[in-house]
Amino acid sequence: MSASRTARERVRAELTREITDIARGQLATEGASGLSLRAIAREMGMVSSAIYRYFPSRDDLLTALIIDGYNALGEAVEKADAAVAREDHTGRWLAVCHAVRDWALAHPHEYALLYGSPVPGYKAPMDTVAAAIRDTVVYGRIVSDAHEAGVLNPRDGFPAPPAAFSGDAGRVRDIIPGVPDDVIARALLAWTGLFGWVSFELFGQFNNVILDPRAAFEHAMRCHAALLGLPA
Amino acid sequence: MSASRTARERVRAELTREITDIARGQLATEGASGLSLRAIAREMGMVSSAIYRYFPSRDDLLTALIIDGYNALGEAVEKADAAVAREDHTGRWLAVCHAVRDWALAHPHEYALLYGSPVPGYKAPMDTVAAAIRDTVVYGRIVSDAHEAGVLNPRDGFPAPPAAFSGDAGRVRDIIPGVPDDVIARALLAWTGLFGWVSFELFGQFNNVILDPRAAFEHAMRCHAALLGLPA
DNA sequence: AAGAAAAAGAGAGCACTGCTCTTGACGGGC
DNA sequence: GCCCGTCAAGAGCAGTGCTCTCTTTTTCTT
Repeated sequence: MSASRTARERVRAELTREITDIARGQLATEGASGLSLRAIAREMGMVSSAIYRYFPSRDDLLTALIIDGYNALGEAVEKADAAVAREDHTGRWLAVCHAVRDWALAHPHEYALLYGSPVPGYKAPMDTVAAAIRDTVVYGRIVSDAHEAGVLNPRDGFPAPPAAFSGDAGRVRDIIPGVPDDVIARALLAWTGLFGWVSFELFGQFNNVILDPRAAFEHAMRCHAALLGLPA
Repeated sequence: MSASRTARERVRAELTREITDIARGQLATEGASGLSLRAIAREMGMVSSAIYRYFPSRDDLLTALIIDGYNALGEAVEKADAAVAREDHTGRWLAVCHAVRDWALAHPHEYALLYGSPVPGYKAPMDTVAAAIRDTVVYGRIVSDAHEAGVLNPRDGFPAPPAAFSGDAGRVRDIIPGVPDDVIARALLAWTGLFGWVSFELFGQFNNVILDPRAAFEHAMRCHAALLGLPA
């Protein structure tokens, strides 16, 4: 029974995959708003309504693309982190930074889908969150490792986090375990700083100003590492 | 002659304004992709083709909205800065931070238009840049003032900017005049950190994690101030 | 004041879009 | 061998940006 059933299921999986592949291609050339189910169907030699057998709506296709995107970025970050010696926390941080930036530059529209403006009317379903934090989990492990190894400079001269922050810090600690509140706060700073920089570069805020973005980025991330307390 | 000329021109200006107002309303409720010239025309009791007498294309309307947005944000930032004593550089920085965040929270779709994903196929014309840097100019003045007043902590422990950065630093110095390269670098860090944070908060990256965003933001911006070298 | 010129509105139409509904064909489980 | 679920196809709805032509209104010039 399963042999014949899988025959059907296999072609279904195949077509589903082909749809997302073509959609990703459209995303790369036209952007999220240029995603057209009819155009996908045309390219597949299918009639437009047939697509709805595989994705009930445009938003569901979008969800699939978003999850794929988070996973692709997460995997890139995981690989970059794994390629550096585990005790070289600063090197791991920098590797992660470059992995994020390189992936974003290689897939600008996908990055925009993940970290840019939310698509209006689109509500991200819960399925996305697991994929969404893959990169953050890697980052959290680096910070935790560094703290555990005792190499995190206490960085005095910075204000102590207010009492109102402790609740939020606790929730962040699920991802960056075992570190005190002030490290949580600085870790958030570096993480938002990384994506803020990449977004500025990718979304054109640096146009005609930063002409050697890689060098500026590298230095900026080294500064963030220092702020975090990582050794130079 | 000008009296009669202005009669026509006045109604034209009036209608142009009405179009952008309705468009801004659409932007707030539907987002950028929900902008519909036909819906605007309908709301004005006009025929859709008539809109094209005022804006040759959807992109031109978008440009107008973008410029308006930059100006609105710039004005909010200017006001916030002006409300603080000129020598209180840290206070001015925090006021600017909150002005950006408050404006973004009040006009999320407009913020997304300015600092989120670029609209695919849309090429920002040169007219936008003057408006786009209004907020940055205010920020640059704060940093310059603080440096000139000699209150900027040198913040050693941070890596020195590489030689490759000097060219870019020079271009940034047009906006933050009179400060050395390392201050330029840290100023960029704080600025991108501010917008990175606001974008994370607004675009949902903090969902279910940061529940008291204002407190966390305030502390984060104080840390950025410290990184920059501003006195506590 | 009269006529030429410029500007604006109206409406039809083109080529698209997402999405729904119905119809007809195919193929595996009873 | 029937029967029902799965699927493709096609027509159709309501909407989009934009272009074209035609008519009306306003402004400028003589």
